[in-house]
Amino acid sequence: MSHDTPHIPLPEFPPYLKRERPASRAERTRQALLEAAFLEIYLKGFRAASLSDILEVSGCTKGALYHHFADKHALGLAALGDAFHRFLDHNWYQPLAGTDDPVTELRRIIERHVNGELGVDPRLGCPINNLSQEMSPIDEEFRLFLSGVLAEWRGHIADALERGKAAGTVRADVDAEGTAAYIVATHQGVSGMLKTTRDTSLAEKCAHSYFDYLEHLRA
Amino acid sequence: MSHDTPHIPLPEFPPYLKRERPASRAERTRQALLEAAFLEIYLKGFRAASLSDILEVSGCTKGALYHHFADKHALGLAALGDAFHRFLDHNWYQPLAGTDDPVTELRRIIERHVNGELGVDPRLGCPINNLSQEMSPIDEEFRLFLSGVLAEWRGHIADALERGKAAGTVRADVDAEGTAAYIVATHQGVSGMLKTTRDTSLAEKCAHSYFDYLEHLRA
DNA sequence: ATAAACATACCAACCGGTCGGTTTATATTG
DNA sequence: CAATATAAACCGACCGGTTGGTATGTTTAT
Repeated sequence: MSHDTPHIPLPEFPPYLKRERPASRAERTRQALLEAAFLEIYLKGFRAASLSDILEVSGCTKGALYHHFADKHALGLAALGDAFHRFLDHNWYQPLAGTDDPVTELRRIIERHVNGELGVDPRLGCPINNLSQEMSPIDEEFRLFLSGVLAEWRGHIADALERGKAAGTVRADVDAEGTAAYIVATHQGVSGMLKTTRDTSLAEKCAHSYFDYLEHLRA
Repeated sequence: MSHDTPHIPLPEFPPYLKRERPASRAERTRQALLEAAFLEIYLKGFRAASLSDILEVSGCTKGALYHHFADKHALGLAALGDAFHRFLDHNWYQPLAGTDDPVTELRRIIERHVNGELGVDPRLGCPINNLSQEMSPIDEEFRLFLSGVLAEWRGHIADALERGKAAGTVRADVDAEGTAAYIVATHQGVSGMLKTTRDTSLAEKCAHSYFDYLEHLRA
């Protein structure tokens, strides 16, 4: 296997993805399974994610896994839904909800991504995008789930843009929904390109063009 | 298997990916393997691509495969490199090379994508993006290969932008390299989002914002 | 005659999932 | 409070199936 590159280790679990330790033992193993499953799926993708590896990392056994979840699918969807919502809420929804100047806030969010402040390894890319690309064409249940996540994401950005329009910080003729979609898509695209090139100077140039576009939205 | 969605059949092999029938029998089986391998990898991704399926589709056997290629890796890289270059050359490099007004030409190219004129099923997404997302984090050889493809792609766009600057159709202060990177990234992002949402109206709205940005580059 | 081109049987490793049995927690009852 | 009943929680050996890859033999072209 001279071809295989050793999987990039995730140096640290982002703090906003941490959960408070639950009381009951059952709930504790359930959380351990979810956490290990998310990491494994993030690192290898859903199909290549190995249940045995998840069990090893979580310290659980097959019996425990199949007691809590119907199958690999159910485990994956539970783990991802949880992590995605946590991540988006902390890094996008909350910052956007607290401002009437979405352009400035979006710049800050992007900057935090580019600077690697979110605890996400750029070499691994955005987990939402990863799963989207892998699973959408081959599994309708996953596709609908991910489509919902993207819709929610766009919705929060569109809301912020509408508030910006009302507050006079965003041009009145901006189509909030379409712009939100474009913003999410571009974000995914840039982080995807960065994942392959690993060229940080390219990321900065991309961010520059990105900011150009965002500034163009200002009233 | 209630979860599994049947793979989307590729209705027709895009004409510019077709190759003239080679004379020698050995070369014919080689081409058959490359073609089947590309389709299989495009449909399922590299890791999930099954050699037995490739053999079935191509009408070859294991012996023929491992006579022509060292292993699955070599087959995949050969098949992809071939198809990618063919696709990009026909749909991007040639159109861009023939104009000094790259903004207009880029709009046309994007429009052709959105309208599905390129024989690429939007539900399957851009194969370059697919492979990028899947393989970059876990296989250095693939990553370098894909990074090279992306660099070439960006290079052709950057060249066209420079020519536009010289011809006075593009603003002189445009950073050709960074803008090219942004254009490719956004293109990948939009096609990726479309792949999951399957919302054509969303694609049109995205394209509108995309065109907004492109127009912004004009002198 | 000689080597390239192919065919096929076979292999170990791994996969997701199942199943009968054991442990642990909780509710019930004397 | 202790003993017991009952179900939830967990364990791990095992299964059929698939994977990429190999070794050996046969066909085909030169």
